[in-house]
Amino acid sequence: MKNKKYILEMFPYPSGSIHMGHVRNYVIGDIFARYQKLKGFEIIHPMGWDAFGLPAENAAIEYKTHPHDWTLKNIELMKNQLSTLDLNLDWDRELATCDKNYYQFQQEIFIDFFNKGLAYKKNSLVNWDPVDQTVLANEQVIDGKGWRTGAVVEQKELSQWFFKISHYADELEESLDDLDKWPEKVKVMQKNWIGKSAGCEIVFKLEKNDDEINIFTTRPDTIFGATFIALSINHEILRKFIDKNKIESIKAEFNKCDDKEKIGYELPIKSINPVTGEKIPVYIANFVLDTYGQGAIFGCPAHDERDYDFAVKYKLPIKKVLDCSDEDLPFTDDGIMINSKFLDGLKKDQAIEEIVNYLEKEKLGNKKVNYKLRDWGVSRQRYWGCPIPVIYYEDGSFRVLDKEELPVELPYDIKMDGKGNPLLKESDWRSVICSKTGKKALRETDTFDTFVDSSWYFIRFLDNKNSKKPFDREIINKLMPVDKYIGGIEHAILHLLYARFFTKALRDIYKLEVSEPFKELFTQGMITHKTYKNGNGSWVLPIDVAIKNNELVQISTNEKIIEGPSEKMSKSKKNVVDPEEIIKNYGVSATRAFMISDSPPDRDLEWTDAGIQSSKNLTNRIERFFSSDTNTKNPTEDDQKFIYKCLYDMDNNISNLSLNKYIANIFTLFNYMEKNQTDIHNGLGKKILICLYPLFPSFIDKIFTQLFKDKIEKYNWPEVDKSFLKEKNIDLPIQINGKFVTTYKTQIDYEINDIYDNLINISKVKEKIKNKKLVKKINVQNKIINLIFN
RNA sequence: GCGCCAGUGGCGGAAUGGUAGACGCGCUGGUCUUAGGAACCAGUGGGCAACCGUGGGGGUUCGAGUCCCUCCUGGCGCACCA
Repeated sequence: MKNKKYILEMFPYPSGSIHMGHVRNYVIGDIFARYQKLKGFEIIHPMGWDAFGLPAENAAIEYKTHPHDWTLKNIELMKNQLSTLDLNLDWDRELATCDKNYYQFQQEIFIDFFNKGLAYKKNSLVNWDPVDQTVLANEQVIDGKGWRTGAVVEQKELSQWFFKISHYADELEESLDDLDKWPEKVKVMQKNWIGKSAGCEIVFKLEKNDDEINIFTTRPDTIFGATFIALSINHEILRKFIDKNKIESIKAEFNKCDDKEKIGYELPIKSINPVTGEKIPVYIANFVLDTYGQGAIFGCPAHDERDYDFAVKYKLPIKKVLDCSDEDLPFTDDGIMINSKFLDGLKKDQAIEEIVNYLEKEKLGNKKVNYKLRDWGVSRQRYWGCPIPVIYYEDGSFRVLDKEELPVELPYDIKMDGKGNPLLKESDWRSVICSKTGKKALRETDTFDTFVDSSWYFIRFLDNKNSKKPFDREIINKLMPVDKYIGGIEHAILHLLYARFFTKALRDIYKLEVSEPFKELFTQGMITHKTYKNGNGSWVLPIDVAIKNNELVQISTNEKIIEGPSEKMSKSKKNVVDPEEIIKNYGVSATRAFMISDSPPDRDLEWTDAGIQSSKNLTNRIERFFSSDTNTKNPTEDDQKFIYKCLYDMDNNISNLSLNKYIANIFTLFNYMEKNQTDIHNGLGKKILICLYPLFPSFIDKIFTQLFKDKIEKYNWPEVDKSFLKEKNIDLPIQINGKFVTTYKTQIDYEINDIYDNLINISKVKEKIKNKKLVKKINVQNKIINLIFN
């Protein structure tokens, strides 16, 4: 569709009530969508529910309800709340990820992924959140802690389902460059996360043994300076040289020591430097990451800080291969190679090229690109999620179900006792007879990470009623991508990376023409609020705080309140205001207006009483103006110019999402019209109302209907004739020697030589140029004149 | 440590390299009234002035908040990534 605009805000988790962050997100999107509609576009603006997830299970246990009932009730509640925000949403596209009509197709996609090798099962060390009792993806572990619970994540060896996001690592990183309408910041974060680095893999042989260790490096040029090898504690080859208990005790020692301290354990084996033939020691070292490269490094202490620290501590030889003085060690810059045979005299880049050629020729190594990004673990040991359509036979083998066997429905009758995954105990649901083999089998009890649900919802929106397949490719090709995606920066990596991966995978499986889901990304700022604490140090709700005798006091207890800094609104710090209350007290128009006042939408907005009050005053003024009978002056040409200029600015400001400036334009407009008592019972009045409509839809609609006995929806955004805005007379700024002195009234398109004599006779100018000679006249036509005197 | 972004009145913030501070909040004085979450009018960067002012210091330019270099401060992200 040529004229379509797919505008989308990140869909909410149905927690039961919307918060101010939602309000800001959806109001920004709504203003933009309504504006685009007035501009003549066909708008796709859907809304749905990210409805699977842990809070439903926790609530079910706490309140003795069922996750399904709890979630559906919340959806209803939140839908009602959203309806009070005057949002123009395509409710006929609504979907909830917990709905069988959604997740059965997710199961279908999984089957496709599996058949394409994009989904696989693997036994590996995974992140285990002991509080939520589930596995977490790498992206969900922040500083070693679970992203939701804050609990220290443990490493557990489990057999888990993975999506092969690494298959797209290269494309995910490269096509970031095409996303020119994404915030640079988000792209940088994704780039860092993917962590592409070009280098090579070198094979180190072990002495008296046929074993080999593969080592990835970006600095093969320093190979002649390699004086040891270090392995991660989880490296497989260790088991050959020391027993399991020893490994465990070393691991425990590693865990105990300070993060930055480097410690190692020397193995009873030597390795051979493949280019020098020297025997070098092999260590287990705590600073070697098992999740990067092959979990093994060669140490070149002279030219790497970490290796240097380690070598000093364990008195290992430090061999220079780049020319530098001893004081500069470790020397990590570019330089001239020494002690490196055929590399001597070369600079770093040349040396790398040479050595890689050599290694490849001698079959000692290969060029290799390495990524930090690892495959996405999607198994979750939780009930309230999309079941993974797999069965296990008694012999331990498994079969991914056929599409015809779908959906695997989540059973409703379960016991939520808070101990383990309830699906494990549902033997009726779990035990099946395989329809293909007739063998007894058990269902997979893990469910998908809920980020899987949100990785394709924007596609399903476009064909949400399709009961045969996930989507119709023709429709998707016509309507994707999302033209504008609006949401919080907190999803910079997780959701946005997964959604990009899914889009590419679906493209390859279903022959879609779209490679990137979100053409333009807008990350809105958070809403902050002052924090309050009482004498006990407990947080106090803003609504419970008042000013008495110039002091803040808690209303309920009359205690003194200590005001803290403004921080992101959060339930835990109680610095929240309830949208429902605000709308009740100030009305939806003022609430919408405040969401875009005071700060640009991509920056944080501080919630203040004065701020929302100011927005309320604005809506009062607008209402008063349109209902007053004293505004009767026919707009002059100057009036019209001024007003059209405001409308013109609004146009630009909304299209750039500079919505704080859009509000400023509205103030400027009404300041002017009130002063001039401009009559607006005419075409101009209609245009003004249309330009206010995206912000105040129902309020302006009412005024429009009353004033013009007409329907505002029939109209388009007014096009302003730019040539009409051009002023005939201007106040031209005059500078002497680059400094502003005065302005000079003149017609546009003046000839500088015609007005020059007048200029130098202005008294302020005359003063400045006394006893000086003209050097140069600089005229920027209709902008400024700068006269240089000496 | 590395990377990115930002620093402008009392505050939030405006300024395609061309009159810094639009607009709003707050504040000061005044008007009016069936005292309100009002409304209206005037003023509001500093300084009596000449002038001085966009974190500090350099530079480019006729002209710099804007571009370049450097330093300082704050925020965010990454952080033993071989």
